[in-house]
Amino acid sequence: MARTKVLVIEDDRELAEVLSYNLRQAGYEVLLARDGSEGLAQAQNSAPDVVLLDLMLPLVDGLEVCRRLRGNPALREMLIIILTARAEEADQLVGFSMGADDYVTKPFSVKVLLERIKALRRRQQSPSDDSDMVTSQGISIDRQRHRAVAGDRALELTLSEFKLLEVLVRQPGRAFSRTELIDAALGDDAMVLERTIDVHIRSLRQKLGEYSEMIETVRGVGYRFREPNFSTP
Amino acid sequence: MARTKVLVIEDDRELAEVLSYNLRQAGYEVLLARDGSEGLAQAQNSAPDVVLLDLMLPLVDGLEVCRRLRGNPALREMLIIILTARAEEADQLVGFSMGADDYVTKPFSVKVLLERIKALRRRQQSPSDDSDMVTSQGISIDRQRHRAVAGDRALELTLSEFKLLEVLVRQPGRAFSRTELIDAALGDDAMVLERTIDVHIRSLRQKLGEYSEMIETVRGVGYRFREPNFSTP
DNA sequence: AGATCAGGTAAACGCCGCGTGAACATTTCG
DNA sequence: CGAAATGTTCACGCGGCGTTTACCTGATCT
Repeated sequence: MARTKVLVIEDDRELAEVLSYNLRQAGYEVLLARDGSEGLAQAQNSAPDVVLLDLMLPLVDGLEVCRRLRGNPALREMLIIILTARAEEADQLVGFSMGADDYVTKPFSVKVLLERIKALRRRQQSPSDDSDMVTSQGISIDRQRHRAVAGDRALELTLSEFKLLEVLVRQPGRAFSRTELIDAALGDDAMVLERTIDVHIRSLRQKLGEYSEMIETVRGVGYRFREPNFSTP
Repeated sequence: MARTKVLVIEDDRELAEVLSYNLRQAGYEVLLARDGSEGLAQAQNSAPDVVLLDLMLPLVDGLEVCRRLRGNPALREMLIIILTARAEEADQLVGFSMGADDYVTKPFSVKVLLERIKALRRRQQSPSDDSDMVTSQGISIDRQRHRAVAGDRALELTLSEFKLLEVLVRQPGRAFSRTELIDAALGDDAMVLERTIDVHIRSLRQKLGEYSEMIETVRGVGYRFREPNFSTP
């Protein structure tokens, strides 16, 4: 997956610096905006994954920013975390009703903030994430570059193998019937015997090497990509 | 979707009452547990969507509860919100690292808590989340992943065993004749002796281990999955 | 208590699903 | 056009799964 992009909308220069530094340290890509309208523009331009939003902003109020962001369908998936000095309960309620995902009152610990981001992000990762990169269990697939990697080794896959692996990795744990795999990977109109899938799976497993066990056989059903936290002795 | 189920694990009787009342008012279905082990048991039995978890609990510590809940593959979608009197930063960090989704310090406003739940739930709803999972009495079945779990242990079932268990768990308390089970689980056209079901039931019970009693024999009729709140001494 | 019947248990066996290697067909590319 | 790579089909063998069979255990009724 590409690096997580965080947009910080904060007019307090010093706080912005602190946040920016710590976020970068934590491996995030950071964008800064000093007021509401700049923040809205940046958000639309660069589609960040997370927005840290101060409520007291010049030009455009923070809540208004929040509302406008949520109103943009293209930014639906974005996380919005409100930062504010006001601990009033009423403010929090308004914030949430505007579609904020979290509400943190100043002063706050940067570490805790980072953990909150992480917790929210973990939730956010949905199977139908149709971004161009998919990673699971040490295997990643880059649709744009048409590249697949197992561990630190690049895989040389044929087109069918690539598509097949992609379908499986996109939804780890989900079991696919051979017919589903044919439709999804080779095209709905591919008139092909089901056993064809077996053969592709076979060559895939060969090329996966030590990662071959990541593709599990579900007897009587089809195949499945191994999902985390499942012990299969 | 069915109503959202919230499990409150809290030993303070009064607070539990307040939460319960407000949650019900807000349209949630509420379950209560007064200590950690009861909480774990309830969670496994009824697979709630959200868990409100006090940290200071008798018998089993809240953090331990959190860790165990996250370790259960059948409960991965569940939201965990920690409630605590301790506002220490270190606690929060530990909480998040245990997989909690949010961390709320007492005293807190119930309204704000409700909004937090709503915000998290909104995030949680993934578009392609039609994984029809069924859970009852600590046994859950995931048709999409083709996986079954008893308590916190994954079951390795054959296809017939899986289908059979699914039929039973889908309607706890309902008694099925052997013929019905053959039709429903093995296909209407399966020409098979009724005793075949007995054999599958047997291996199922073996694999279920301590949960074997969940499949009840109805003499002269067939089999039945145990129904909640029916004490059979 | 004994007869009778329903369900539990263990083992035997045949078939089917899957893996595998190779042959055949198709596309790509020099 | 020929060669190499890719995709598909076929044939075979193994192992596991489902079914049957036979026998045992325990419940129910008179």
